[in-house]
Amino acid sequence: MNLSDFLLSIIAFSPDELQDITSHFEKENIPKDTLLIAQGQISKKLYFIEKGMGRSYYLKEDGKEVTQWFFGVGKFMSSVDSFFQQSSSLYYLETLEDSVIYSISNEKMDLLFSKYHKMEKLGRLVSIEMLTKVVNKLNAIQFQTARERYDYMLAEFPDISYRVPLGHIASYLGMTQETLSRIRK
Amino acid sequence: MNLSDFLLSIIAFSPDELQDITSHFEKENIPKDTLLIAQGQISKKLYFIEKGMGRSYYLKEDGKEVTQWFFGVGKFMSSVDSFFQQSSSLYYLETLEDSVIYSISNEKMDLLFSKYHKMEKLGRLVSIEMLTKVVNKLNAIQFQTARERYDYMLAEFPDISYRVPLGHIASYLGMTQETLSRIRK
DNA sequence: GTTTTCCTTTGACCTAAATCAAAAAGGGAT
DNA sequence: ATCCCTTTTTGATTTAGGTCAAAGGAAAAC
Repeated sequence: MNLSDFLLSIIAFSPDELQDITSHFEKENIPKDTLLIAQGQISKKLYFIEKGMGRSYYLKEDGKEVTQWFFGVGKFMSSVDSFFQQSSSLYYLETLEDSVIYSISNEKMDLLFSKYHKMEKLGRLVSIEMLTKVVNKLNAIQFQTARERYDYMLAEFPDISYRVPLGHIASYLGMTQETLSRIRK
Repeated sequence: MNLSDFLLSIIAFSPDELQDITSHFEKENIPKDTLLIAQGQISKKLYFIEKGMGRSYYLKEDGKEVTQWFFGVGKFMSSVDSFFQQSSSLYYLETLEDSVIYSISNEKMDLLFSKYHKMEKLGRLVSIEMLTKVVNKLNAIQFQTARERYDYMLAEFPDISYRVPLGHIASYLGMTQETLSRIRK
């Protein structure tokens, strides 16, 4: 899914508006396993995934990675708090496959938000959608068993689940790789 | 904190705008333990808490309540997905104290979003703030021990934690009341 | 092809927190 | 003060899932 189609699927932008908005994004080919943001940095860019996939992860003191979110085709990818509040990121953000990505800076994004009421609305709608998804994950983690959490995962990220290493999925679901391996049988 | 002060703390509305916006809200006194939305209903209203507090909770099949969120003074309270996406609510929403609350319907809120670009921006900022808070809770639940989660709770809801029954807090933190009781010593 | 590296599975054991159950402590109402 | 009802604490036991360790498999590198 490309950027224009995605934007139009949410808000009825005019061709001119769409042209202006998309011109603020930069299209990039980013290879697999590229780090986009490191923990502690302030995220300068928001990414839209046209092709490929990414994940955000947290690095614990003991050196273990904990996947925080997966980002698939047709989604915005960022360290949300860092990008929108220009604060130091708690997470690393990386590509998991060779990807085609549209990126935009914080300044340009704010400019678009100010220029277009419709864009502001899009921002609100996308935020709410993300919010409900995070709440769903919270539910899964908070009051479901390991087995039920795996089912939630399959429903939320059907296409992603078989494309990434087991360990990434296990930590996303708040369990160990061993436990997930046993569950899958 | 009253509604006008809250709105002004986020966006510089003109006196006229502020007057128009707040006139769409209805001020109500709501007694303790009043149910505002039941599971399965579609949330018709968004609430702003001037005084008092509330919580949202999920009812499990075995009849146990699991607190999903606490809402304190100066915050918007709702079953987010239900209100903004007009879908059936997964949660109950109730007051935990006698409260003074401003409420607004979904239709009026949409009207304000359409009428004022600034209001749309406010909606986006509030959504993002909520999103980052939910992500913080997710972190606490996903990779912290019971003891650390309690500390997170004290930081996030300092004033609330000693005003509600232990069981509500325990379920909010994804642990049993017994465990929380043992931790507190 | 063979080797190296990474990823997944399996096994044995351990531990944090859940469950079950009952006692203790508060807090209103009368 | 006493009684009733709700909330919190304490104790004994169980369990889901974690940890540690090693063996298979699969895919990339040589």
